Amino acid sequence: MSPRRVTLADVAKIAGVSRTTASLVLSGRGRELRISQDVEQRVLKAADELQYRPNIVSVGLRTGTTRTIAFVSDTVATSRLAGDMIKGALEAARERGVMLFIGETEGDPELERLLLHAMHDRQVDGIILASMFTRTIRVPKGMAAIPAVLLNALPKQPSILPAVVPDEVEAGRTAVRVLLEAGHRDGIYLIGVGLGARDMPPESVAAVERLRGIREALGEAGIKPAGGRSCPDWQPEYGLDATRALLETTRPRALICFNDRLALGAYQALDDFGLKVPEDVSVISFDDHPIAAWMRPKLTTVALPHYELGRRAVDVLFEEIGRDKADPHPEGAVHRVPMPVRERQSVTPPGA
Amino acid sequence: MSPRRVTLADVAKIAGVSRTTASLVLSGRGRELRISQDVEQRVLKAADELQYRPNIVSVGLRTGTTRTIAFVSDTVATSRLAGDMIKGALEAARERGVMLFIGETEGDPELERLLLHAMHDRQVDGIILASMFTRTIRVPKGMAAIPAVLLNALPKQPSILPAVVPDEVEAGRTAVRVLLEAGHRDGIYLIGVGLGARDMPPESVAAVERLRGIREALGEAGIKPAGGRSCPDWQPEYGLDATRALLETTRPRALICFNDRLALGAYQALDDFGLKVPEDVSVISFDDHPIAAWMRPKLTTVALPHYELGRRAVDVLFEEIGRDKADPHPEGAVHRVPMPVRERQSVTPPGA
DNA sequence: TCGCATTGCTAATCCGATTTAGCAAACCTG
DNA sequence: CAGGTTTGCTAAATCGGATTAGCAATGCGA
Repeated sequence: MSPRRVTLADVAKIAGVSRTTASLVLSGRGRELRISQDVEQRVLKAADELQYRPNIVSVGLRTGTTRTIAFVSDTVATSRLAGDMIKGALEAARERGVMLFIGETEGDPELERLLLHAMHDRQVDGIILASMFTRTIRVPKGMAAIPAVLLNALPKQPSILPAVVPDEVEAGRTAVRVLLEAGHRDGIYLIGVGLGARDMPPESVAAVERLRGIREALGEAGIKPAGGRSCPDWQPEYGLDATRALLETTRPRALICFNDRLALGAYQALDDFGLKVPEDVSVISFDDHPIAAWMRPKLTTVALPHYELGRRAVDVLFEEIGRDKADPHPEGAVHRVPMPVRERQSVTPPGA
Repeated sequence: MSPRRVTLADVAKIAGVSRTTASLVLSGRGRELRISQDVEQRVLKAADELQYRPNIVSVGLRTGTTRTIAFVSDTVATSRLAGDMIKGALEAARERGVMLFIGETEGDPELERLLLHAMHDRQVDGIILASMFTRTIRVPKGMAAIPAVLLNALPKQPSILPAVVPDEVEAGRTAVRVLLEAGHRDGIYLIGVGLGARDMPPESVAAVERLRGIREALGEAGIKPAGGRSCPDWQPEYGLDATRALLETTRPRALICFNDRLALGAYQALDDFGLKVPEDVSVISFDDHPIAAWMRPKLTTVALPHYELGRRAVDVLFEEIGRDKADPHPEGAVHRVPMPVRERQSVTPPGA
């Protein structure tokens, strides 16, 4: 027997004015439309006493704006890593008084279609299309009908949609900089990608861009990577295999692992060969996966800024929403979010 | 310049009928209201051609039902563990064609109030109030206005709200059963809670109930735990300390760690003392935290069924929604979800 | 052939707000 | 003091559906 919600009509009746007047006052347009102080006060008082809150569904129907955005991802909501992305989006949304719908497509285009329809049907003000790991995606058609942003993804074909992605190239440079600053110049090996252009997952933006950053930064210091080992998948066991294979032929001074799981395998291989991190071999990695802080010694790694990515996506989305439709806007801009390094214990000067 | 959405009026016009008729046909009530086959076909055809989809905002305003539920948690969305809870809820919701709002209160009652208001304002059909770890919570007032379910939480005061929680008592029994089946009877120690009633976080449902299950199951086998060490917090370092302290005085045959992080510390302490898992000491734990599968040897643990919890919460919520208001319903039922054991490599027969 | 029931459909209202158009009273102005 | 402005507020339309009440045409029995 829930008491009926208080409506604008109730407020108007108590205040002894019309619904129009009440609406005007409560939307702050009372002044500009010359509502008297007296009436204004009465309406405000009534609204306060009745604890009036506008029904957003109704407002949505009338104005078309629901103060609601959609966060549609392949599977982001469930992975711890990327859960932070949601958190960032959530907080940025809350600051704007906006609610967040979430949906997971599980990579299924049909599901994605249904989900986007469902969001449309609910008149969301905007859509964030997120990917669990950075990659290029085919933008579903019909995305142009509503403001939208790609998160952790780049459009496969040119698109007007803006994108928010981690700055992987700069991350590669950062990893190198950390090693350089520690004094490393020789015996720097890569685990995860080979030095040839082959053997690199082309869909993986991370692989390509991290490598580019690494090459550039090393090049600027007049250095080349001493070698690299590709891995079929960036999982610990492959990191283990690749590092073992490497250690059978040489003694590296530093390892740049392309992600933390590879680093976990690398640690193990180094241990098998009786090599200590970081005294014998420094290790730097990417992602800042939770295990990085569990590892011993704690892993120095260039972090994927998930939280910040989520926030930025919302910021950019609201720029889109606020943009004048007529505004001639360039093709979807790519916003790159810096990847901060988490300096821990796995890098030390060579021979320290 | 997005083309205006197709409305029911458009369909009606194309089909050459009134909006009423179109509505009747499309809501499946055409038959019962004697709409002719001919007209029915015309409406269906028009709707199909125009790709008509009803505007849920409008339906929401008229009927009061938005096919939308809220998932409000303290911080569940961001922790990997509990992210699975969302996933479960998400999938169960999708199967019903329902969308999920998410919100995080960060444990702030004021934020929680605002969030619940915002959900009300959007006319959600129901609310799931979730906690990141199992505990008792004070049910915010105003929760009775809308169907709601407590997830991973029990009401501090008696409440009409149903609750969905993991079956921790049974989990305790399960842990014991695994050890018993492996042949353990002696030297079973507890890491995380002492044997006395003191030193146990009383808010932690897990601690109390797991211990109860353990005691019961051991008791039924005529056994008592050989000892136990409480920890100020269930973190690896305390698990390490507690286990070290234990090992200084005795040699356990099996450890029941109250969660996986404690087990991580215990592993380390055992290693420090030159004891091997599981040959020298079997270890069983709770939670199935991601690290459990990373540990070596892989940790046998009784899993928190996050995914299933999320699903159940939605199921129970829809029972609430479907329940006739007049239906005299008992006080909020507590639904206990079984905690399955993940048998891995850390338990073996004693002396194996 | 009149009266009543049935068939098949539609007009009008409602949900709860916003917004447009407009009205009555007070106020100027020449 | 007629005619135009300004002031201060409200009636009515609108958003897109669901729902209630009702109407015209046909069928049927007497």
